[in-house]
Amino acid sequence: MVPDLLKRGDNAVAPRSKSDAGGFQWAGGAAPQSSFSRDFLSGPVLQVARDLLGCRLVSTVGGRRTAGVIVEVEAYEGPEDPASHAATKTGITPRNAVMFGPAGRAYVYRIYGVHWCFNVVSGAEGIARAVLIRGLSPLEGEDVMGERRHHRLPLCAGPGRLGEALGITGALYGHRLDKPPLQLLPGWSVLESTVAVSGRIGVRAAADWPYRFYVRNAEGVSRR
DNA sequence: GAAACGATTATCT
DNA sequence: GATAATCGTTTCA
Repeated sequence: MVPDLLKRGDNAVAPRSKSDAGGFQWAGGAAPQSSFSRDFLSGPVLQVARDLLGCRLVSTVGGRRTAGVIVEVEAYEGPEDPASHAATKTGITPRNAVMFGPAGRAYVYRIYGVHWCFNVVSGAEGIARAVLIRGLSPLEGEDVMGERRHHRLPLCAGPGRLGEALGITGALYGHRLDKPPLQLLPGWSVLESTVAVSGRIGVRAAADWPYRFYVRNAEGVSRR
């Protein structure tokens, strides 16, 4: 349940800019909320993942503003999920520790020694759950994103690209997502009919679990 | 202390 | 479609 979001029209594609509503409207016609209620991110991770679709992610890393609408996510459970970084024999490790903490923090990790991937920690304290943010539809700062991406496209489709475009690094490990330089904010609600589900990408274990959610036909989705 | 490998991407054929 | 890049984390000896 996305808090206090308004219904949008039939258009499943996120707007190109704040001013271009294109079938979307802000809740109540007023300014968007400044933060989420705590309950939102503490629920079942599959529900949280699905409801993160349409939310905004705003980065002001390095004093440069970039933002986008979340259009692709993957849910990861704790020890019972063999694909999760929390599914280790040793339990809590320095890398996955933040996943066991309170919801609403950033779990950032390096993949293949090259890319930074960003997750929103979900679940109650002591229970490791997280949602990998895999795709954004850019809203603001496309010029900055392009610069960081060395003018390669797409800007934000795929977790590594997204991280690079928003300037996300390990420095944001454990960061609270209710304040700069990286904020998770309400956005648009996404109709159920426009949400697609699939197995998670790039995982070997539990590859068939239907834990990936994305907005059909939206810019910023890494794979159909 | 060593070794394997990964929630990926870009570039090549 | 195949593979290199590139390194921190985890696991095992």
